[in-house]
Amino acid sequence: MQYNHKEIEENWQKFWADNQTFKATNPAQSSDQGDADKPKYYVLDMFPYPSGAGLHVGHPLGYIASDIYARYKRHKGFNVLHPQGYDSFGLPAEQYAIQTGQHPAKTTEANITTYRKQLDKIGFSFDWSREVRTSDPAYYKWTQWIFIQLFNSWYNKDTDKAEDIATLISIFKKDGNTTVNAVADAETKPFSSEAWKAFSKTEQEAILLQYRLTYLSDTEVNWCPILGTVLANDEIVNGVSERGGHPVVRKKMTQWSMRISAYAQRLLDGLEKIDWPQPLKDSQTNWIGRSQGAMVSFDIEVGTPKGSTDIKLSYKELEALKELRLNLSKAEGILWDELKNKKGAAKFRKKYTIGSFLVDYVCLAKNTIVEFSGKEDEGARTAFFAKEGFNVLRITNEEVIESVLKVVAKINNTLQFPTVVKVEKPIANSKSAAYKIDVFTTRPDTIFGVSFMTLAPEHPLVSKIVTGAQKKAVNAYIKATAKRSERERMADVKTISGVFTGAYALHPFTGEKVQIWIGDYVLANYGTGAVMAVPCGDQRDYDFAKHFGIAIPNIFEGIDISEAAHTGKEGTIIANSDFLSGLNYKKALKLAIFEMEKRGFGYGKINYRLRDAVFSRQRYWGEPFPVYYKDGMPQMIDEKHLPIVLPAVEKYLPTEAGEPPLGRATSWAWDSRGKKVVSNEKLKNKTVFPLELNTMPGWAGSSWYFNRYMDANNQGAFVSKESLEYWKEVDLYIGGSEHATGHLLYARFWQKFLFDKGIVPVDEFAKKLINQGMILGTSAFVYRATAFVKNGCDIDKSNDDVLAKIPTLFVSKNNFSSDAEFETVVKNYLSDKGYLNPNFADLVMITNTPLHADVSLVNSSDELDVEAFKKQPINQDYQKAIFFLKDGKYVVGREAEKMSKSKYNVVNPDDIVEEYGADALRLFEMFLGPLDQAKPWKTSGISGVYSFLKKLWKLYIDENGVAVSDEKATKEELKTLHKTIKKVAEDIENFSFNTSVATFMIAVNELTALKCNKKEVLAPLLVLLSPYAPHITEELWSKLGNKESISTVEFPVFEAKHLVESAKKYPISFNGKMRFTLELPLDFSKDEIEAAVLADEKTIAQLAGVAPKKVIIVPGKIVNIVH
RNA sequence: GCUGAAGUGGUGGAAUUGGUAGACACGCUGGACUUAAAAUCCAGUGGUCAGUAAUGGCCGUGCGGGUUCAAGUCCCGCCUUCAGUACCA
Repeated sequence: MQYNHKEIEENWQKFWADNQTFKATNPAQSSDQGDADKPKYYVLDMFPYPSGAGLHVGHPLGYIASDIYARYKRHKGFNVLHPQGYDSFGLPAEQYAIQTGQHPAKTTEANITTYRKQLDKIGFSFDWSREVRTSDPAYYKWTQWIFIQLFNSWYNKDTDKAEDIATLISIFKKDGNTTVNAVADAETKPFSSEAWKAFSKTEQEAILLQYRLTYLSDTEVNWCPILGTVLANDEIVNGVSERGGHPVVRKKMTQWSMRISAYAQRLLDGLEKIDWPQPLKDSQTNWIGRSQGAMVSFDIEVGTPKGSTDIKLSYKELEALKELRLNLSKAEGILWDELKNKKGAAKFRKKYTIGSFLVDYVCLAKNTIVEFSGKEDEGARTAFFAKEGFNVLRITNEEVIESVLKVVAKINNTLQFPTVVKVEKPIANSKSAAYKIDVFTTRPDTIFGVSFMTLAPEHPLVSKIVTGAQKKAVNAYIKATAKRSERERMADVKTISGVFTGAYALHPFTGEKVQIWIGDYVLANYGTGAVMAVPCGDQRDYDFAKHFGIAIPNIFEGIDISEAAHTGKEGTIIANSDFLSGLNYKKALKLAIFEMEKRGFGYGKINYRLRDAVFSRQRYWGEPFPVYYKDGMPQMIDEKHLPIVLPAVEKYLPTEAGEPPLGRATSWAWDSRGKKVVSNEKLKNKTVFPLELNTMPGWAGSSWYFNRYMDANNQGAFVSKESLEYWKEVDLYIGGSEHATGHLLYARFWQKFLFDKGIVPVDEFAKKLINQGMILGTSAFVYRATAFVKNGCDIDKSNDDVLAKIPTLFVSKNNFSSDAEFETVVKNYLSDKGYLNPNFADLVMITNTPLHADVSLVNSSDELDVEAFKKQPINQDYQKAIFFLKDGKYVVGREAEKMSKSKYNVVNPDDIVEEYGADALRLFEMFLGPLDQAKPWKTSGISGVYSFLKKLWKLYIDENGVAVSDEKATKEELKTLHKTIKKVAEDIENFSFNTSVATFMIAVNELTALKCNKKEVLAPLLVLLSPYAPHITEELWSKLGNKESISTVEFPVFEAKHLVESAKKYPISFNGKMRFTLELPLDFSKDEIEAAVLADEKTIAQLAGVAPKKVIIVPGKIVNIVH
C-alpha cells in the first residue's frame, strides 16, 4: 500500500469537520463541563484580510506554527481555543467596488470562500464555529457598542483610569472644572459650578466633548480635492496623490479621534509584563516616545511703539552682519581680545543687534553697550538705548590703540556703577504681555543658551504677532509650506528655511529680547508647535542660527562650538548661565525646573510623541458610527438599537460636495422617536436627524476581536462574563511584525480601556507574542541582450540597419558571470551564427537586461522550460527570440525577493498541496528555517520532506498492509524514540520548529536502519509527529487499530533511563585541535581517563616524545592535551 | 542619523552553560534498477596540499585585535546586509 496523501488528507479533513474535533468548549456551554475543567490555552493568529489574490505560500507560515502549538497543547491536556476569522473591512474591496460597481460585501464574501477553501486544505485545527468577520453586522454591532463606551468615558488622572462621563458631570456641577485632573483637549477653559449650570445643553455637550475618550476635533489631513478624499501620508508621492498625480493640500476637517494619549504611560508600563519580542517592544516604546523635560512660557513683546525703527534686517543685512563679526578693525580686534571669554568683569558679545542698531560690544547681563564713537546716528542711538535700559559707553580708536588696559578699566568701572538701572527681574509672567509662547524642552538646563525661538508655520500665534513689515514674507512662507505634505517636510532635512516674524519674546530669566522666527523644522503637532532655540546645544537650532546669522551664545564650559552644537549631556558643565553656571547637566536640569516653578513661568513635564488617533475615514466599506447630530452636537444611539447597518449606496465615491460616500445614501437619517434609520426625506421633521457620514478605520474591528472569539455567537453581550473569566487572554499570539505600531498598539489601548470599565478581566490581551518572518519568493531571471550602436562611431549604414539584423537573444546564466563577459559571449555567438557582420561587431554594444521569468516554468535545477516561456501571453514579443543555451539547457538566475505577482515568483499553496500534500507543505514550511526569520522559498526543497513522509509510511505499512508488531522494542529503538521525545518537546516549547523536523528525519532514518516495526516505538512516534503532520498520523493511528482521533492522545513522556550510556567517544584534542576520538567508559574518573588517553598509541604519536604540559579533562565532554 | 536583528559550504540552515564546526535537507557527482525517463535505493560532497591508495597535513564560521587549555559562541574596535523609524525640541 502506497502513501496516498490526497485520499488520506481529504478523508481526515472531512472527519474533523464532521466530528467537530477542534471545537473548544466554554464552561457554561455544557452541563458536564466537557473539556472546560481542563486548563485553558488560547492560541491566536492575526486574522487575515481576505484579498482577491488568495493565499500564497508565505501566508500560512504563522498559521502552521500556531496550529502545531495548539495541537501540541491538546496532547498536553489543555482545553485549547484556536479560532480563526476575517478582518473583512478594507480598502481593496472598496476600490474594486468603485471600479466595478459591485458591492464590497459581495466580493468580500467571494474572497472569504476562496480563503476558507485554501485554509481547509492545509488541515488547520481551527474552531470554525467561532469564526468572526469584522464586516458582519452581528460583529460590528459590538464595535459600535465599544465606541459608545469610549464616548461615555473620560480619563481621570487621579485614579489613573477611564471613568464614566457621569462622574465628570457631577464634579462639574459641584466644583466646575478647575479641580478636575483629566486628560482633555489643550484649549479647555476654566469654569465654576455656577457657570456650568448656566451653560446651555449644547454648550455643556461641547465642553464634555473635550474630555471624552473619543471626541470630535479639527484635524489636519491631506486632502485631495480632485479625488475628493483624504489621503494617508504614504499615498502621497512628491506632493501629489499616488493615484492619478493630483495636487494635495493640507486641510482641516472635523474628525473623530481616540484619546489614546491618555494611556501613553500605561501602554509603556504594560510592555514590562508581556512576553513580546524585544524589537517589537522597542518600536512601541519609540512610537510612544516619552521624553522628560519642562514646559516654559515666554512672554511676547509685540511690535514696539518705536514703530519703524524696529528691526528690519533682511537676509542680506544679516549675512553682512555675519561678515562684520568676522572682520574686525584693528582697534576693535584689540579690545575684543581683552573682552572676550569673560576676561573683563562680565561677558561681552561683539557686533550685536539691538533693535535695528548694530552695536560694537554689549554686555547683556549688565545692560551695557560699548561702542566706538563717531557713528552718524549717535543721537538716535543714545536715545534708543536709554529707552531700552542700556548704559552706553563710547570710546575712540585712539584710546584703544594707546592703552587698551585703560579702556578695559573704564569699561569695568561702568559695569560696576551703571548710570541706568533696569528693572531687576523681567516681567516674564506679568499679566501685561498680550501673548505667550509655551514651549516644551527636554533641556531646561540650557535655558540661558536661548538666542531665538521658532514657531511652526501653522502655529496660531504667528498671525497675531507678526509685524507689519514681516507680514508679506511670513505669509508667503506659510503658503509655501502648506503645499508640502508633512512627510515631504520631514524627508527634506537638508534645506534650512524660515522667516523672522518681527516679534520678540522675553527670556524669562534674563529678560533679554529674543527674536521669534517661524520655520518648518518645527512641527505643529509635536509638543506645543514651538521651540526655544538653543543653538549651542541642538544641531538643528545651530544650523538655523548659522544660516540666518543669529547669535550662538556658548553656555558650556570648555566646549568648542565653532563647528557644531554640543549635544552631549554627560560630563557637561553649564557656564554663562547665572545661577546654573558651574553645575553639571543633572543638577542644572533640576535647579532650572525648580526655579521655573518657583517663579511661575514653567514646570517639569513629561511629554509623549504618541498622538491621539484619528478615527474617521471618508470611506464606505467600514463600520458606520452609531452617531447622529442634533444642533451640531454628536448624539449616541442607544445600544439597544444597534447595529446601525451600513446603508446601500449607488456609487462608492465621495459626493460632488466632497462628502464621504455615505452622503449618497438616501436612507441615512435617525428617527429619534421611532428609534430607527429612516429616509433622508424625513429630515424636515423635528425629531429626525442626520447620521454620521464617516466610517470607522480598519483598526476598529481588529482592536477587540480576540475577546469576541471567547463567545463569538453571543447575541446579547459583547462576550459573556463567564467566557471572559475562563479564557481571560490570548496565551500565544502569532503574526507579522508590520503591525507593531498599528493594530498591536490600538488593541492594547482598547483592552486597557475595557479593563478600566470592568468589561474585561485583564489589561493586556496577549501574554506572549511571536512574529513570524516573511517568506521570500525566489525570483527567476532570464537575461535579454539588447544591442545598441556605440556613441561616436562613424558608420555609413544607419543604426537601424546594423541593429535590425540582430535578433532578440536570451542568454543562459551558465554562459557568463559578468556583464563584460556577457557582451563578449553574445557578440561571439551572434558572429558565429551569422546574425552580426563581424565588421560591425566593434560598433555594437550589448547590454544585459534581466527579466523576471515565471518560477513555475523553472525546474529544481534552475532550468527554464523555454517553449512554455514563449507560450506565455506576456512573452508574445519573444516568439522568435533565440535562446542561447549551454549543454542544451537554459539556466535562469535566482534572487530572493518579496513574493508578488509582478515578480512572477508567487507560489500557491494549493499546487503544493495537490502534488505533495498538506502534511508535506506543513513540514516544509517549518523546515525552511527559524520561524521569526525571513527566508527564501524554493519549491525544489520539498522533495526532502515528501520522501521523509514516504519513509515514515514504510515503517508502518508494507505491500501487504499494516506491518507493525507487538514485540518488545530493543534498547536501541527506545533510545531513538526517547531522544526524539525529548528534543521535539523542547523544540516546540522554544518555537524551534525547524530543528524538530530535522529530529523527525533522524528518527525515521535511524528506525529504518534498525528495521524497527515495534508498536511500542511507532505508536508514540505518531503522537509526536501529529502536530506537524496531522493527516498521515491520524491515518496510521487508525490503521494501528485506534478508533478515536489522535488529536487528544497524551503526549509521550520522556524517560531519561533510555538515554543512559555506558561509554563516550571522547574527542581528544591537542592544543585545542581535535585529532581523534577515543571511546572510554563514562564512569571513568579524571585520573582513569588521563591514564587511558596518555597510554593510547595515537596520543604517543601526536606528542612525538614531547611531555604534555597540562591535560584538561572534562568528564563526559572532552580531553585537551597542552604540549 | 537613531533603534533592532543578522553575517557559517554551491543553497536553506544545525551546533546545550565556551568543549568533535557544517546536523538535517536541497543541489551536485558517481553507481544500481530501467529500452529510456520518472520514482526508488547506495556511495561521495567546506577549501587546499601530499599520496596510486588507505590516509595524513594545513586553512577555514564577515574583518582586525583580545581573553581562554579550548571561541561560530565571551570582550574591544570596524565592515556589510536586512528591518523599523525619524527635523520629537
